[in-house]
Amino acid sequence: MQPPPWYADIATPALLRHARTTYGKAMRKALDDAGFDDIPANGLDVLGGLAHGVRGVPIGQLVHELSVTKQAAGQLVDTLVARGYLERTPDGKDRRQLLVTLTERGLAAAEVQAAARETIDDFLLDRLGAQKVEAMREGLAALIEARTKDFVPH
Amino acid sequence: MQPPPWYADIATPALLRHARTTYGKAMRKALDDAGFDDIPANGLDVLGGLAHGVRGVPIGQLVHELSVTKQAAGQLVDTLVARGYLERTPDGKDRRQLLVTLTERGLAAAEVQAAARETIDDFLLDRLGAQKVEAMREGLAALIEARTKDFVPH
DNA sequence: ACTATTGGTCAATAATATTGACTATCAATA
DNA sequence: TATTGATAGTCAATATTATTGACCAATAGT
Repeated sequence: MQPPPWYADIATPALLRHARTTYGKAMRKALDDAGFDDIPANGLDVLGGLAHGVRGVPIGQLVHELSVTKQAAGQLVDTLVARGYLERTPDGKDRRQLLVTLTERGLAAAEVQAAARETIDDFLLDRLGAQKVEAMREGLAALIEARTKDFVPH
Repeated sequence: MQPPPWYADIATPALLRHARTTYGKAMRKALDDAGFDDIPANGLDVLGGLAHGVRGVPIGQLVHELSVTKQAAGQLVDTLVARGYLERTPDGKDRRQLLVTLTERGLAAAEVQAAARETIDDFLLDRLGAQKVEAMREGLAALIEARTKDFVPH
């Protein structure tokens, strides 16, 4: 009979928080070391979402990704624009909509951040194997899908 | 050949954030519905950590759990005390240390919160099975352990 | 054309976190 | 035991981040 693992009686939300902190700290340190030391807290999630070949996202999408009001998202974008990471460019299709895109500097930061993320990803892969990593991601995805259920408000 | 799942190119930190939000929204709604509608954001993590028979934790532990300064943790505790959820009680062993414990009201809230958490846990278990849930939690634990590595600052 | 909806801003305020300076207790040792 | 250093926490001031409320422009659906 196995002894219970150390995390046996830590609730899943707490595990999620700490796991996310691991990525957060690693990415933050990499960015700081590379001179990108003026990125606000939620900025990492914005850059992360823009990282790979995404050409631009509307503010409204950030609102969903960050689960904040659109004013807060707008303010965050303001800061990131002021610090040279992002640009607002109008979308041709719908002239209400402003797309947020990476500047040169923003792209450089996003790449540093992505590299740090991959360091952790690789550690995990090495530690657990592809099978379990995939199971973890599947579990996380299932939790996200739970939000469409009626016991979780949108 | 399987089509890639919808979350295939969402980075793990983003998955973690959204998964945590699922728990957060569900617990928040349950608390609101039960009349506990004045709990600050990080308060859920405090109550969650105190939930099951834990008799009291020092502020310093909250600092680690929340990854904030001790001042921020102290301020959060102030608010929770003012609103009747927590008490500060001196620890006999070490008179510098103040233990944070649940009041009656705090315990009631913690129970509502735990029930909401379990609803999500059950959903996940039903959806994925015990095996995969355990794999997910193991993955999260491995990520947390990664913080002892030198590529993640403490 | 009219109305409702969507995407976003501006301004003011509230909530939350940080930096800096400080007190009290404890632990180790000379 | 006096002294030094580390630990646990507070107080005060400020900075940062998020929310509420009021608004405008463009689009979508009659």
